[in-house]
Amino acid sequence: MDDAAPAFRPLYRQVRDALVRRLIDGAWTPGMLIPPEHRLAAELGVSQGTVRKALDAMTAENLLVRRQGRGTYVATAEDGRILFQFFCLTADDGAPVFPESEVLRRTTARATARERTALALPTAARVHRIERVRRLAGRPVISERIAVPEARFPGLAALPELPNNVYALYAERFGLTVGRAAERRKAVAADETTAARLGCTPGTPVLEIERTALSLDGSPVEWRLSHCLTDAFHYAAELR
Amino acid sequence: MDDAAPAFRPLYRQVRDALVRRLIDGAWTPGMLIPPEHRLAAELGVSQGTVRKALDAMTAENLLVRRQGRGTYVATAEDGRILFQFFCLTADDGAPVFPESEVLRRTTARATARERTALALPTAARVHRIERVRRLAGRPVISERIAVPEARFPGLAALPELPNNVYALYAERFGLTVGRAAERRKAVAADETTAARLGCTPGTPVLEIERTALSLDGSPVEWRLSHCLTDAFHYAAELR
DNA sequence: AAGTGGTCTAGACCACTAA
DNA sequence: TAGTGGTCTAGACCACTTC
Repeated sequence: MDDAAPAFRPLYRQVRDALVRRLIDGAWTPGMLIPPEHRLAAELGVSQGTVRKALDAMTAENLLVRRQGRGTYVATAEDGRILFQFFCLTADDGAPVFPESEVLRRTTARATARERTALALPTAARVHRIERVRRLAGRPVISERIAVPEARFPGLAALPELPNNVYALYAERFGLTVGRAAERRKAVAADETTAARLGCTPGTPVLEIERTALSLDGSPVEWRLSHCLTDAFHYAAELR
Repeated sequence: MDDAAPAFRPLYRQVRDALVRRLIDGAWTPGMLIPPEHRLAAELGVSQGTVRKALDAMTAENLLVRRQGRGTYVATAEDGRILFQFFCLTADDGAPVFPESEVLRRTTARATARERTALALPTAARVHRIERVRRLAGRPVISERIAVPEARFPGLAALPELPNNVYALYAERFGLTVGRAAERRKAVAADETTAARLGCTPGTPVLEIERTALSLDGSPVEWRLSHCLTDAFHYAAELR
């Protein structure tokens, strides 16, 4: 039984989908100023109020940034969007911390079964892998492995350097915006490799975060597994 | 410097605040059908569109539930509101799980320094404490200690039984609605007590969740510390 | 002064529920 | 059939930014 049939999509939703399509297709790029409401309304043949409702929805999804008197901009990976939407580790005393990254290994190989499942890849598909350590206040706190489909990131292996914020890289080099992500968190004992990278003893409890990041069209584009030391840091979140 | 000055509050925001006030004061109670938009608009002397915007905001905050053709209801702690807004532990295979609770101890005593800080209580204030184990699929998975100010929950100690969902109890018996909560999560080693309650060995990595729940007026009303076994379960969340 | 988004209004019509 | 929320429109005015 297929319950995916929308049956009826309100106009503002159709407008929203059409505008998201412009982001997916790359017609609108991060940081860009988009046309004013009244222009979009005329273009699409709907009222300004309907366009507004669509833009408000996209703003709520962190896809746009609106500034009174200036205009509406496509969100970039720096608009507070990524760095605190997708990075939630905080010092216990509340001091603001900036993560730095050190890439340890980069490889390209056939995807494992787990990677294929997470990324919805066919058998024999290949992935790029990045292993890195992230430091907070100079101290290694996160060890993570990132896997992305080779097919969606052609030439990633050839890049000489990787930036701290890979989601900004995905957007700028590959025109790919991460819209949302699903996380699974557990407490596990640090294995040998993790312990060595984090400078703790094997068996130390670490927070394991498995994240699948989804593109704007809903397809998985990145799978990462992180292990975090939480003796002096914690994962902060607000439930509402 | 006090930056709390609102300077200008739009009308729909004032309407929203006035209606939230009805929830705080208990004029509107969980499950109740509230007056239709046009009536509220006439009552408050604003347009129906402005009332709608206020009601939509409250719906987004999970305070109201709107049903086309029927009306707008005050959310209850069962409206999917609590059980999956505030309970995020899931089986790894994705099977739906229902938590059951077994209360182990209930005490009333002077608040510790940590409890006073979390609950913004004066020196010498007293708290009720509840210690319980929660089971998923029959297996003990969460050990937690809950602390609430005695002053806001008079007679809590005298209640013969405590329900599985304490937020529903807070609402029904004490007219207190939890609007949001802040969480801090860590990975720690299970201590003796936790290990005994969860049926694991001391030192096992467990997910520690420290939660402060806030009332609708923003004041802290509950502080809890939970320790979760995550060998067959995980804490699930969506980032967007 | 001109242009943008933000707020507020008034009213029409649609979709759903209940009696 | 009557009453509810849901959608859509058109237009007025306000607040902010830029020139």
